[in-house]
Amino acid sequence: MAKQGYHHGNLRQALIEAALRLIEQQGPQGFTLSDAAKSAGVTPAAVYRHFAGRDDLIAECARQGFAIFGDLMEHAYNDGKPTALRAFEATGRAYLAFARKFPGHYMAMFESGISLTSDPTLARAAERARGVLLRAAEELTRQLPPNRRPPAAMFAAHIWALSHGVVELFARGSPGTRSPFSPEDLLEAGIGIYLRGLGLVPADG
Amino acid sequence: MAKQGYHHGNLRQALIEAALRLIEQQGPQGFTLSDAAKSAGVTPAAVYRHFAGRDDLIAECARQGFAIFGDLMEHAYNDGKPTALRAFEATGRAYLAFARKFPGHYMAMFESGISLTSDPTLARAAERARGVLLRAAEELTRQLPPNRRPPAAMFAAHIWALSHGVVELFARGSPGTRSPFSPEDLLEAGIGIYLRGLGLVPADG
DNA sequence: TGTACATCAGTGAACGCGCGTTCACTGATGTAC
DNA sequence: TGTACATCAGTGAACGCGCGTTCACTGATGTAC
Repeated sequence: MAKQGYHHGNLRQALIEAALRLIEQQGPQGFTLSDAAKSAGVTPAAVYRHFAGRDDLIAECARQGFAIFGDLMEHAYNDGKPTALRAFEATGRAYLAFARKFPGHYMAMFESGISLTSDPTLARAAERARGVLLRAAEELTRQLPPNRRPPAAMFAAHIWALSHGVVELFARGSPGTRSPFSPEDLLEAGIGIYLRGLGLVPADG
Repeated sequence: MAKQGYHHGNLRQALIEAALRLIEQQGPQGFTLSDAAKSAGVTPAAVYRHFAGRDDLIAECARQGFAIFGDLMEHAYNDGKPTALRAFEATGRAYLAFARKFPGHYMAMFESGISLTSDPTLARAAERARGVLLRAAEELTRQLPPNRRPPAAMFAAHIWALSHGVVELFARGSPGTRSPFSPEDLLEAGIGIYLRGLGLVPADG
């Protein structure tokens, strides 16, 4: 943003933001380093002052995405307050809100094909985000009697998968169909039914 | 397969199969027309005898995928026999089985970014596959009293999203984590909990 | 405050590459007589 | 059965393009004296 200071001021972040905009518009594979440079008003070669190359630029987008994602999830979870249930539901909503608000980040994280294992900082950022959901699931399953308590990891995986599926199929213009329901309603209802199935929510209409 | 007959015999289908293999290995964006041609033992220019271009080749992969997908789903649904519930569960399993067995098709269908609306035959093929799941959902919700009967379209969307999420996050080597559960177990358990939440399955352990 | 120098962010030209696509062609296959 | 011809699937060379990346450079900024 700040166009002062050195030649450009903050080219590094400007490139990241340009990349995110392009990824959002054209998909992670459609975006090119040259486009990102041009969009930041700079020569392609200038990118190499700040990133090792194209892949590194995408990885940084994903890294920042996971950081924001983790923050949002943690904030929504709010240490399990006011109740474990409410906190959990808020966390689910935060997932979709993130995907909606930061589509470029989301695509860089989940659709760019970058390998989490090859970059430790990226792996750690992803791990933290996953940890929040897992903790929320653990806390919530404590309310169930042990004999009908699902593994928290499975619980969390279900919610993650449902959320991701809703994002991919119904929160984008792309491959699945338009549905008569908003992604938010769809996810909220889906999680509600699922929680009822676990016995975590009363079975009234 | 049949290398007899004309020069090649059945180059069209050979190209499709080469494309599917490449898409499976490198993703829908990573595959190139030239690779597909080479893999089929043919010059890139030969592709244009059978397809309008790269996009048309991908679209045909998706079209065949939707056809197989629809067949599999329909076969699994089996007109709702032996019971609406069993048929529905079989349909859910068929979704994952398809994604497992035909990863190239699956990626061409859901990850290639092709537009369903631009190609009527493609749209029709996709519509049919979706119709099977919707019918299964409708049939099953009839067992519920009207006042606690969710819209079948929403029901179907939930199952589709959960299935798709499981495929994308846990049935591939890629972005999410490895989970201690197999995708099959994950999906089966998830659908089970969901159905219990709807009151379609008894609440015993 | 002013001058000389060091730093280093960004330039501009160039590279090798592989892509999708075109075009005139060739030669194996199928057909008519 | 044999010959002449028509068809058309696949060839091979070429194209224009845009990509990611490199390199020697330049000139604005920061610093020492």
